[in-house]
Amino acid sequence: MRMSRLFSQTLRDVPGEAGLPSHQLLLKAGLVRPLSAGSYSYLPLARRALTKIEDIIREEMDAIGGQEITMPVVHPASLWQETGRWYQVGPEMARFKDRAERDMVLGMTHEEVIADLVRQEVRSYRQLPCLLYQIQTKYRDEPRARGGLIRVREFTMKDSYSLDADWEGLDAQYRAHYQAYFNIFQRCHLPVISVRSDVGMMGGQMAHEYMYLNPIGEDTLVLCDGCGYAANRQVAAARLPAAEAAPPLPSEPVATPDTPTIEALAELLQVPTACTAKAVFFMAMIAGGEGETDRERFVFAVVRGDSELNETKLANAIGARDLRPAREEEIRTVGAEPGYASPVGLQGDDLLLVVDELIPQSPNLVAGANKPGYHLRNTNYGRDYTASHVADLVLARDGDACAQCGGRLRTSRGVEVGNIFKLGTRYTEALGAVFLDSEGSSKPVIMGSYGIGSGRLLSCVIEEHHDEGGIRFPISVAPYHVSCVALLQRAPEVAAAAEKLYREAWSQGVEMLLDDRDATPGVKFNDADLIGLPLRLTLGARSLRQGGAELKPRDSEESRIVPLDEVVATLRAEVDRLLAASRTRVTTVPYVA
RNA sequence: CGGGGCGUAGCGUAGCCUGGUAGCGCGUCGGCUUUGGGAGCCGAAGGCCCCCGGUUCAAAUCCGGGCGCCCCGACCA
Repeated sequence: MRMSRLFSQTLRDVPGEAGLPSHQLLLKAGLVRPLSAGSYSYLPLARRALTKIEDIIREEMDAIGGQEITMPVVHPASLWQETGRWYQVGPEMARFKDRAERDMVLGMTHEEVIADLVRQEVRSYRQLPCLLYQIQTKYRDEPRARGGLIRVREFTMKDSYSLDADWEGLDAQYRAHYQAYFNIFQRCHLPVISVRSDVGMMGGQMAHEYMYLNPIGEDTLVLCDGCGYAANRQVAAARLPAAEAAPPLPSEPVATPDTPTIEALAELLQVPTACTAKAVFFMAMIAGGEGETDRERFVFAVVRGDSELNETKLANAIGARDLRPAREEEIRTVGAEPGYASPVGLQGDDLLLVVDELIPQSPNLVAGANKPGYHLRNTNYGRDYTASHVADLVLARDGDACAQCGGRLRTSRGVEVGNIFKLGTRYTEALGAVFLDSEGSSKPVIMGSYGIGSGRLLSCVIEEHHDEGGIRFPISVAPYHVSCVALLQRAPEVAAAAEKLYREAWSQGVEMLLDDRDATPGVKFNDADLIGLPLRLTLGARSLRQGGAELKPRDSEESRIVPLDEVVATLRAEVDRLLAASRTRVTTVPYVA
């Protein structure tokens, strides 16, 4: 491509809306342009980079047996009604009616369509295992788009779906993805870690997320340097100090004026916060079964005073699809007193009492008395009250002890660039996607689903690889291999030489972006740095006098003069060297369940 | 959906408080000069000052409503 013809224009000033470096550079270097909040047009440079990324993804998917397909973006609502997600998923799914007034959805993921394909195509265990994937547009009506391409409404995703006859097969395909994803990110020069994650609306048994560690990330991760434990904070486990065993003492009320917080209470009574019970209240939407309507229930959750509640864990423990903080009047209707609430003596049919697993092991806790200004000493789980659910509800915090090894946990922020889910039979059972096994009995196909957002991956690569001057594209992702800065002025022979090199380069597979514009050297050098191709070739009167063209890598200050008749061979060798080095980045990563 | 900020030429912005001629820089177009790190001079084009309504002799400016964008939070396969 000749820059005089390139549709993208670089900007001198960055639009004020851009905050993150990657967002600024995507705009400034002319890779993307916004259409509205969270939707972008990808201009030629971005399109080429995305194609490189997608081709890497294709290679790795094909290498584990994937077959590429394309499924529709618009789905009939009936399919989503069959699996129930029509009712479970909130407004992030875009819905509309077609001309016949039929409900339709814009696909935000494709489990339903895959399961529908499976029920049409798969008859026998002989057709399994199978792996299908597509690279295609997804639409999610995000409540808040942000960060340029980090979080958008419309995006391109590689989504793959594994189909198996048995759980061992699912495990094998899951593990294959686990490594293939590392290969993909490594080949894109993006450092990532895998963490255990919540299954969220996907359902299923197990999930990992691939995280690019960076403060711009929207997820908080909990990491242990001691044993390598890594989890999204939504599911992370921590080991809190066990309570000392003690015989249960008789419970007694105690006057505790002005102590609506655990800290004030512990201070007044001179007890550690670990000897208190903390109550938190929610209204939970519990999804109804088929034909049933959803039911809103009051949730009274209890954690030890020295811990914080993890809402994701709570929602999972009770099977809630939505949690919101309860209002004061709702708290009072179950007989509880905000600030002095007690799990002892609650009433109400729709009440769910949920306690953290440390509560039954912690004797003689101070809890509220459901009376303003009073608490109860020596409440004991089992004697004074029992819960409908006992589960780990604790939010892991920086500095807590690792549940696996006791080491010190630390937290870090990360951007989720990929995820893998063991789905099981949730969708195939709902849609009747069954096969006949070797004994002739009918069984639902076992599924996994696996996603990578290519646009988010591109912006993370730029976030990771840039400097004050602009982007520093890794060779594997770069839209072109080399920028040729042709300083045409005062040297007619430069134009001719540049044109000849340009043709030869492309004939040898060297992707050259030729800056043939009528612009000053400063403009051309700055744009070359901004766009950030891995190699820069400068051709001007000065370099010709020195015997050829100047070759300089984007990430180095070292340059050298290459004779004109060796330039293309040198570029070809240099590109091959960089590509080879890029491939050696791929290493096997131990699977951590 | 809560909190905050911002909408003025393609981009960056001044003017708004205290109502009265829309201004600057960059970019764009033409001309001459210049040419290895965002050149100089001369000339030109380009504005529903986000929209609707109100106050006023007069609104970019004040008031009300709406929309859009950004940031923080809630949310997020």
